[in-house]
Amino acid sequence: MLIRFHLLHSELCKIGKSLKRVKQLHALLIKNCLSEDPFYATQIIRLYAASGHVNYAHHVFDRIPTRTVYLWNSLIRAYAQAQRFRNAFSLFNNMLTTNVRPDNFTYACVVRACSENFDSARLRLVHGKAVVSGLGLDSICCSALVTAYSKLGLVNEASVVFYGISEPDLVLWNSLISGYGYSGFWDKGMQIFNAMQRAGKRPDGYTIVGLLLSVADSSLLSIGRGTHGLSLKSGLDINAHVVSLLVSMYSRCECMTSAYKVFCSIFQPDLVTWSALIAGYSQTGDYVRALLFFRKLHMEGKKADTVLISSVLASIAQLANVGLGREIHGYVLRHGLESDVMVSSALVDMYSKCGFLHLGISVFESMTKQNVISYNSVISGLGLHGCAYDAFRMFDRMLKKGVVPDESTFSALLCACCHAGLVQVGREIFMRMKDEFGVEARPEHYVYMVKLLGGAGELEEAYNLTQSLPEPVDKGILGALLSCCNSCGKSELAEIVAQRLFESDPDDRVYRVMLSNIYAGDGRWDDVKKIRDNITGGLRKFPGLSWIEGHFC
DNA sequence: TTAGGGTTAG
Repeated sequence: MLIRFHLLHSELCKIGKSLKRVKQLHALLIKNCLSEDPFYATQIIRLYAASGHVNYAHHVFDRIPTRTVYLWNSLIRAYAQAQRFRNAFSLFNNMLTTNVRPDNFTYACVVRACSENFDSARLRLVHGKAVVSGLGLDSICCSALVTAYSKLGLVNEASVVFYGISEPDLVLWNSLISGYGYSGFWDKGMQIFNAMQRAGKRPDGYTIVGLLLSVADSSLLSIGRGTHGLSLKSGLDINAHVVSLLVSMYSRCECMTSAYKVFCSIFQPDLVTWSALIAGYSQTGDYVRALLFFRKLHMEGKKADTVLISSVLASIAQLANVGLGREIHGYVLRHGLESDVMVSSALVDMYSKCGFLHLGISVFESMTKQNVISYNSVISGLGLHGCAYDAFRMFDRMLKKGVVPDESTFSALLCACCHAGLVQVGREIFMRMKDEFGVEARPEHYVYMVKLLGGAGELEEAYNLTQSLPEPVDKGILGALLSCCNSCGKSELAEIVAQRLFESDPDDRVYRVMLSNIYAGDGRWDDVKKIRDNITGGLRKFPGLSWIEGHFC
């Protein structure tokens, strides 16, 4: 038996993710009468799960008469990793009815599944069960809880779990630092980091990543640079996760020179780091360089994945270069990536933004499975092309198919209303968004509503809408209102709105120029001069430049 | 007798 174990164990280690090999090994176990042994069954379940075949894994599980906690955990984890959360939860509930007690790994796995399924109610319930079973202070269970609460935006509850532990280990410290990182509380993350150092714990790659997560924009660049320095000092600057996060952090801070320097500092950047750099160029508006690096990646013989392709397609959409888009579409087809919903939706978006709506719709219709992202892409495309009623028909089709709309769906519909000037339809969908679908209006929804109402001359209603919002009102919403005042020539209201904008951002020049244009329209040249004199720092307008790319048959 | 793995990136 021992010889057989060693033989099989070496097989298990090198088998990889090939279903054929897993099946071969499973057959070997059956032949050796070992397939019902809980240890081997656990291994086979893991291998089937790794090859993406959870159903086979469940089949193995069903045939085992004596189920150990390892066996239960392996199948629960298999379902959770396959994002089949309902199966994972029902298996966990079944486990509770047996005499096998869930251990700290079971709870850690179920807790993570709760957060990935955005289920805070269940998370609290599972947390309660863990406490009752005496695992409320277990470090494995607690680090999973801290992460789960943080990812659900409940960072205060995460900190309560953390402070319940008298001597947190490094993973637990990292979990809370990352928790504050996701939530954007860089100062609290730093406090915890300092406390961790005082407790004698040395940072690792996870710690650095946790700190970098909170660097959201250029206002926190000094924090980002400090953390970068820390990674150099600790020798963690070659950690793959740290490197990619440094690249994306500098990209968020719009410091592409630093991002590129980090990228060049490592010997063989992985695909995520390449993507971070390409997405960085794309997000900072340097679409040409984004595509240049995509080509470079291709020339180095690396294969782009679905995330990278979607990011590149977004760049192409902004450049409105359908020729390049078609090239990438060819790449997608050649590499069998068209079945991915994210890629197909990016193709729909690219074609419609390049002006080829019919090609976007044809990609959409050829998709085997459409989800909320793909519906949003096609609704947005229809709206951008002025086909508002078709956009609403698509929305109805989405509802009939049981796809639940999200914030972006309503942005796309409101945008469609703006393009077509459908004021009443826009009012109705804005109401339905909250009342019928429980989606809270975000600043972009208010921007569309203000544009829609203001564009139709309903400035008073638009103004009242902004007045109904709690302070401080988002700059974009007030800016949209000011822009409407400009087109309607309402200088009195423009002054009120502009005043509110100047109060929140005294240095902003865009809105001052807008107000000066409104005064100019009224012939109030003294006021124009006053504003222009007020704009200091040598504001200079460069001549506009644009081009149109033609495609002729 | 063997064993899982809680925290990280585009």
